[in-house]
Amino acid sequence: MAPLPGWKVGLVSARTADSARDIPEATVARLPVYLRALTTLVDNGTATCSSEELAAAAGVNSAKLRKDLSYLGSYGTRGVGYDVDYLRYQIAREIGVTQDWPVVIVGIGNLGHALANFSGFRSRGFRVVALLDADPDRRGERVAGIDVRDFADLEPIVREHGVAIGVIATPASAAQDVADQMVEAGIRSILNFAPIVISVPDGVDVRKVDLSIELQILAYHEQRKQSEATA
Amino acid sequence: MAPLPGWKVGLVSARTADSARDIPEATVARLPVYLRALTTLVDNGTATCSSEELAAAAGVNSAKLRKDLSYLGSYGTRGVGYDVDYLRYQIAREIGVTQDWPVVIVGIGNLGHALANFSGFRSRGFRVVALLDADPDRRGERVAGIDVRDFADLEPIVREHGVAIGVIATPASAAQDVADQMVEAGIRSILNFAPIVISVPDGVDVRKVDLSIELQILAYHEQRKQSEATA
DNA sequence: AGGACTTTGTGAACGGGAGAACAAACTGAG
DNA sequence: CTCAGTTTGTTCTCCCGTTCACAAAGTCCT
Repeated sequence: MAPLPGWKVGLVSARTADSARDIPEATVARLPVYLRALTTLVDNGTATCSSEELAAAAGVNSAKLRKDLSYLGSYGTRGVGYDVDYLRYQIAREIGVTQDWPVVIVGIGNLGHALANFSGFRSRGFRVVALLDADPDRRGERVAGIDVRDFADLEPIVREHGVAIGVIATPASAAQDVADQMVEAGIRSILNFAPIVISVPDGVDVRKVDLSIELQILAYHEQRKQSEATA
Repeated sequence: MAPLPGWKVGLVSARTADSARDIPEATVARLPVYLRALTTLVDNGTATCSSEELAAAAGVNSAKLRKDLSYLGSYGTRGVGYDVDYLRYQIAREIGVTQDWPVVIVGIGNLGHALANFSGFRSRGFRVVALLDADPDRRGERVAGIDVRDFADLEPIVREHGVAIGVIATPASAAQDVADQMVEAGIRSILNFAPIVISVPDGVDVRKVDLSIELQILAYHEQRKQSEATA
């Protein structure tokens, strides 16, 4: 993930971080998708690709892809396409996954287990530095090679490792309290898997993943399909 | 979840299913959130609530909430607010969670385990009728009280239970094949947890949940916050 | 009954994102 | 060097979703 020799370093330094302002939120949400598609292409040994190919791999329109990439800068070559490895690095840098992000996971139930073992985090620069649970029975348990520790240890852990991102995988009843303490400890970005809306002060980002909501959206469309079929 | 006596059944029958056409996608995605907020209010013994209260519980603007609900019909009372139990039923019916949705989960790794044990599915009308895995070593294993069966059994299971929704929790390498076979077996709605874009024929809905993408979006904003702080 | 007050439902203005379409820029052959 | 072919970057238009603001419609108190 380090810049390779031969890359257009001049261009990189010409585009300093401050010129990367105001990338639309919709684009930011798609950049990780492009990143994954590019990684797949690299693994296949592909050196160059057109916006059409990359768009197909990412499941989007090629015009949209080009517009998204244009917010980052001009990293393609007209008449040729994009250098896969170079573009991948640029997107990774823009998102911030070239650096190491220490993460804590709170709530080591079924979901917490799955998250702790999820290899997709590690491979994208996210390092789980601690697993916390309020239940004393879980202490000492070892999950994914990490000891489960007391939730009360949150603050020193955050301070020691410089943790900026916290993951909530607790039941809904505990989520708000966990979020409050995370904020208190200095965490400013939270990924919430608990099925409840948590409120946080300004300046703290929360993203929510709700498994049952996705299924319900599918159910709605399925119901429509079925009622249309019978009509 | 059954209609209670005393509810405005007249209105319900006046608004037949076909009048519920073209609800905006953004609204559909929020209805499950409202449903959950209303369920919480019911559990607290709240009988009536204003759009302001419900919007706060759901984490949205009250004007947006009212407009969303207006797509379903006029279920509120001006000057008073909404009957919590009544509105909850109307939303549940609109989404389709008043009926029973049989679901199969394919891929019983860490995430499959967590999904199989996730109580939020069951409580919203989703019933896991089968767990499937291609790995013979997993056969006979019992997860959440359900035997893990051979992936080759997919088609008869779908036919027998009338399964319309499938969940993919396999590694990325297997996901496209699993999706193909699901479509072949008659499934028309797929929830995909594998980190890859799968392609399906027209008429099949796919929703994607990618845990690492959410973290990457947080990382982007966190990076911005940190670079602003040092500037 | 009447008037003050509350809250819904919706029309209208506004902003942002999606997609089409094209000019600019590069390659490569002759 | 020139010209045909290719692909990017960007402009323009359209559409969807959000938000404001207010009329309509109900409640409650006197």
